[in-house]
Amino acid sequence: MSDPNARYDDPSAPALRPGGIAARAQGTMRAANAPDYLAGLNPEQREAVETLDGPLLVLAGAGTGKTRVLTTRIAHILALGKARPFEILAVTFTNKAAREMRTRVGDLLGRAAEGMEWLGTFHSIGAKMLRRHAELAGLQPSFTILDTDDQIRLLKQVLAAENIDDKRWPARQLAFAIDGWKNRALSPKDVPVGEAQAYANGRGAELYGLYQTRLKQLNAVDFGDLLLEPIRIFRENADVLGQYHRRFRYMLVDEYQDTNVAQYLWLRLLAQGSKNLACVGDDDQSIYGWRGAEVENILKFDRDFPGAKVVRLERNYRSTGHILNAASHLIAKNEGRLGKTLRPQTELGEKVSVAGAWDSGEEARQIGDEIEALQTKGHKLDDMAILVRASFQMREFEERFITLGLNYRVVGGPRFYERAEIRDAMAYIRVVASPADALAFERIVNVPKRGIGDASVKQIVERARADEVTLPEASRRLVAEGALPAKARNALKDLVLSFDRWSGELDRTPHVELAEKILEESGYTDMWSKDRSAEAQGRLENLKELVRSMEPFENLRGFLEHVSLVMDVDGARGEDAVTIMTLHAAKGLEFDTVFLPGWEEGLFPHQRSLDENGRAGLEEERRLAYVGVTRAKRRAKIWFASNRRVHGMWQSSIPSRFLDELPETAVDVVEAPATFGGGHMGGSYGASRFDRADAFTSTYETPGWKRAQERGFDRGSAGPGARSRGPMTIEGELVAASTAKSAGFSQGARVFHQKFGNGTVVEVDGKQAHRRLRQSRPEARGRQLREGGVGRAGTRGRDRGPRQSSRWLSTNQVCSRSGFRTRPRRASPPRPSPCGPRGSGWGKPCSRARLSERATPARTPATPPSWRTHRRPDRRSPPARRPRRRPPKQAKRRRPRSLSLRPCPTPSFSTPPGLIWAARAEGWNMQAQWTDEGSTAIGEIARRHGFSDEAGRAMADALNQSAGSMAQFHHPDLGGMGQWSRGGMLMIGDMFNHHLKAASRASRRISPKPWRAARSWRGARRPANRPPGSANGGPRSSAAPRRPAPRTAGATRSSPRRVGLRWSATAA
DNA sequence: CGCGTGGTAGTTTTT
DNA sequence: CTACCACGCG
Repeated sequence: MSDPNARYDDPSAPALRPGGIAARAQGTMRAANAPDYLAGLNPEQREAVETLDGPLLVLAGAGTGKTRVLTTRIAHILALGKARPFEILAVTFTNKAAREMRTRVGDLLGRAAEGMEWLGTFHSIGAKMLRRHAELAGLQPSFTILDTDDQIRLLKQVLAAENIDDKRWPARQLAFAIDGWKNRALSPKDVPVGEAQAYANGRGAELYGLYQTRLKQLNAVDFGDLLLEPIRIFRENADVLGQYHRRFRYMLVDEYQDTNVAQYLWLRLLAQGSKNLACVGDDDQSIYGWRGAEVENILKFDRDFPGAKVVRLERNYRSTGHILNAASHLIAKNEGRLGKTLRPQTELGEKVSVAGAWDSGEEARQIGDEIEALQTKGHKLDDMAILVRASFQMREFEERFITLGLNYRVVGGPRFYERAEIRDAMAYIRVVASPADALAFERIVNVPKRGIGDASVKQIVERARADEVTLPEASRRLVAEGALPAKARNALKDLVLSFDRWSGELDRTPHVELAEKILEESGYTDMWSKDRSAEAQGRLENLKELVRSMEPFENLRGFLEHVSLVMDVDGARGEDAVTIMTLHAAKGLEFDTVFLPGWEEGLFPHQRSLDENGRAGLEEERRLAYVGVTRAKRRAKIWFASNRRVHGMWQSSIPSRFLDELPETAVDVVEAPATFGGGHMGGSYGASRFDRADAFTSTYETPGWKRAQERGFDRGSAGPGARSRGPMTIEGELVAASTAKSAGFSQGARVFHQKFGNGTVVEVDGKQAHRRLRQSRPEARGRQLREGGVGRAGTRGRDRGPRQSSRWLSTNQVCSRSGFRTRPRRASPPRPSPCGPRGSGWGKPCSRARLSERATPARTPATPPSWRTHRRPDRRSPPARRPRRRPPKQAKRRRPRSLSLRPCPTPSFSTPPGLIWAARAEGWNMQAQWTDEGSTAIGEIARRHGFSDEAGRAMADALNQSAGSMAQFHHPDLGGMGQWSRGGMLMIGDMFNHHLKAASRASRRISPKPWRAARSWRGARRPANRPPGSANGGPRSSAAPRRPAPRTAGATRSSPRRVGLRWSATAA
C-alpha cells in the first residue's frame, strides 16, 4: 500500500481539483468533472471514497469525517452505477447511525436513498435474513424477538424447571454468560468446558442449550440469535450464502472496531462473495470491549482480508489544536495501536482546562456556574455537554441545574421502551396481535391487579403446557371448568373475553384507536391515573406518546416489528439545553464545550475495569478519556473532586492518572474558577469569602439578585403565594428540628406523605388512639386540606377527579414509602432535635459533642441523629457479615428504616425580619464556602414569593452574615420544601413541578430526584473537615488543588454537625 | 393476594 | 445510602 502520509503530509495541501491531473490519474473517474459530492473531500477521504474494489480499511480518527466518507462512498457507488441500491450492504451498530447514514446519502444524491434495503444495524439486517430463511433455523417467519427483560424471565423459568436456586445462580448472570457466548459465536456444544463450569456447577452449557430449546418452542429468538442463526444458515446452506454473495456487490461497515466475533464471522462469510468490503473504524475509540467487541478485528484486518488497502484519515476538522494535542498525547500512552496522529486544521484555541473541586457537589456547582457564564456570553446550551463516566454522576448535575433553572437533557437513562408502563402496554398489544405470546400474557395477566396471583398463573401455565395450547386458551379452559378461586376465575374470564374482542377488532379498527381502546378497557390507564405517586403523571404521558408513535405504521404488527428492533424514540427536540450523558453515549457526537467531571482514580479509570481487565481495562478507559476529550470542538474542561460519595459513604479520591498523561503545553490548571465574580478568596480552594471581613459589602450585586431583577418572577410556577402579594411573613425553619417531634401528630398538623402528597391530620381519635390522615382534593375536603405536595405545587386545584384516600393511623403506625404500617415500639424516647424544638433552644449552635453523645458505639462513624434515618442496632456492630440465623421473633420488629410522613410546620407570622440563627459549620463542607449563589437565590425566591426587595435584601443580608450556613425550610402554602445551601436556594416544590412539566414534554428522564435533594440532606454524611494539609495523601498530579490549612484544628474525617438556621422576614 | 420485611448489590449499553 | 427482589405473614 502506498503511504498516504508521505503524499499528503502537508496539511495545507489542497484537495484534488475536480477534473485535475491527479483526479484523472486515479483512474476511477469516469466523468471529466467530478460530481458535486466529491468536491469538499480531502485527498485521503477521496481515496477512501474512490477505492471501490477490494477490501478497504479506513482508519478514521476522531473528527476526521468518517461518516462523510461512508455516505459519500455509497453515493459514489450509486452515482457510478456500480451497484443498485439493494445491492449495497451497509451496516451500523445503532439505529441512530443507520438513520443518519440514510438521510445523508439521500442529501448527497438529492433524493431519498430509496431502495437501500440492506442499510441497517447488524441486528435488523440479521433479523431480515432470518425471517427469509426461518425454516432453516427451525423457526416460523413470524418469530418474536425477545429483549433483555424477556430473556431474563425466560431464563428464570428454565432455572426453576431445573431446580436451580436462583439466589445462588442469578438468571442475570446466566444471561450475561450466554450473551458472552453468543457474542463469540459459540453454540451450547462449543462452550469451553472451563467456562461452562463457572455457572451452576458446570451446568452452564446445558442450561444454555435448554434455553435455546425453550426459545425454539416459543418461536422466539434473542438478539444474539439474530446473528448466530444466519451464520449457521450460511455455513450449512451454501446456496443461501451464494444468493447473498451475488446480491451484495459492495459492503460497508461503520465502527468496525466495535464488532464482536459473531459480527466478524458474519461479515467474513458475506464478504467472500464480492470481496468489496469497506470497514471504517478507529482503534483508539474502541470502548465496548466489555460487551464483546474485539479490537483485534480491526488490528488484523489486513490479515483477514488479503490485499486490503488501508487509508488513514488524520485531518481533524473538529477540534482546536490544544484539545487535539491533549488527546493525542493521552492516547499515545496506549500500546498496541495502529497509530494515527490527528492533525488540527485550525488554530490552537483554548487550552484544555483542569480544575479540582472539594467534592462532587462543588464540582456540579462550579460547572453550572461556568455554563451560566458561557450562556451569558451568548453561547447556546445546545453546544455544551457534560460527559460522565458513570450515570450516578448525573444526578448531582441534574439537581444543580434544577436549582439554577438551567435547561438540561439527559441522554441515556431508561429508554422509552424499557419503561415499565410502556412494556406493560406493549405486552397487551402483543397478546392481542399474537395470543401465543406467553411471556407477554404472563406479564400483564395481573396488571392492573385483578386478583390473579402467582398460584393461578402457575395453573394456567401448566395447563397450557399439558394441553399444548396458548395461555389465553388454557385460561379459557380452566375458567370453563370452574377451576381457580372464584375471584381469579371471574377476572380471568373477563380478561380472556376482552382479548378475544380486541383480537376480533384487529383488522377492523384503526390500530391507534384499538391500542387506546385496549389500554382503556383493560383498566391499565386507569391504574396509573389512580396512582398518586409523582411519576404517575409522567407514565400516562408516556403511554400517550406510545400511542402517538404508532401513527406512522400501517398496523399493529408493523409497529411491533419496529419496536422489537428499533428501541428508541426520537427525542432531542426543541428547547436549548445542556446535554448530560455518559462518555460511552457521547461517541460520535461533538460539542463546542465539553465538561468532563469525575476524573478521579477509581471512577475514571474505573476501579472495576482495572480489577477485572488489568492493563487492557486501563487502556480501554484511556480510550474512553480520548473519546471524551475529542468530543470538544473549542473547549474541554476537565474536573475532579477530592471527595465523592460512593454507596452512601464519603470517600476521598485522588486525581486521575490520566491528568498526568496530558501534555503540560496544552493544559491550563485552573486554580479558581474564573466564572465567579472575583472568584474565591485568593483563588485557593475551599476558602470562603466569609474569611474576609469585607466580603459582603455588595450583597445586591450578586448574580442572583440581578437575575432576579431582570427576569421577573411571573414565569416561575410559584404557587398561590405569588399571587397574593399582600403583606406577608413566612417563617422557615429547620425541618429536622420540627420533625423531632414526629411521633406526635396532632389534629391540624400538616403532613407530607410521599405517595399521597401533602395533607392535614384532620382527626385524632383519642379513645382509639387513632389519627387520621385524610387527603383529597381541596374542593371536596374544604380548605383545611391541601393537595399536591412536592412536585405539584402548580397543579394544585387541578381537577383530578374525586379521589380520596383516607386511612386511620393508630399511634403506633407510621407511613412508609408504600403506605402505612405499624410503628414498632421505640427502644428509646424520640430524640430531641440537636437544635432543640422550636421555641426553645434556638440560638444554640449544635455542637459536635452533643452529637457524639448520641452517636453510635465506637468504631462506627457518628451518624447525625435523624428522625428519619434510624439505624438498626445490629447494623451498628461490625459490618462483617454474620452467619444468617433467624433472629428470635421479638427481634424481628425493628425500627423503621424510613418514615415518609413528615410533619410540616405551620407558617407563623410573628418574628421580626432578619432574625437569623445559624451555626457555623466548618465540618460541613457544603457550608464551608458560601458563594455568590447564596444570595442570588434568596433574592429570587424572595421576590417570587411576594416579598419586597427590601425584605429580600434583609433576608439575604442575614443569610450572608451567617456565613456558610444552611437550612431547610418548609413552607406548606408554597407547596414545597426549600433548602438553603451554599449553592443557593432550592425551592423543591416549585422547581420540581416546573421541570417535571417541561420534562415530560421533552421526554427527559426525570425521576423524583429533585425531591431527594432535600431528603439526602438529612441523612447525608458530608465530607468532614478538610483533611489537614494536603488532602488525599498529597497531590499526585500537578493538577491537584492546593489545600488551605484546615480552619479547625484537629479535624478528622467524621460525620458533619447538624446545622440549623431559622429565619423569618416580613414583607411590606 | 398483598404488604412488609430482609437481604443484596450497586460501570459503561446496543440490539 | 437506596433500589430491587424474594419470602412469609395476615
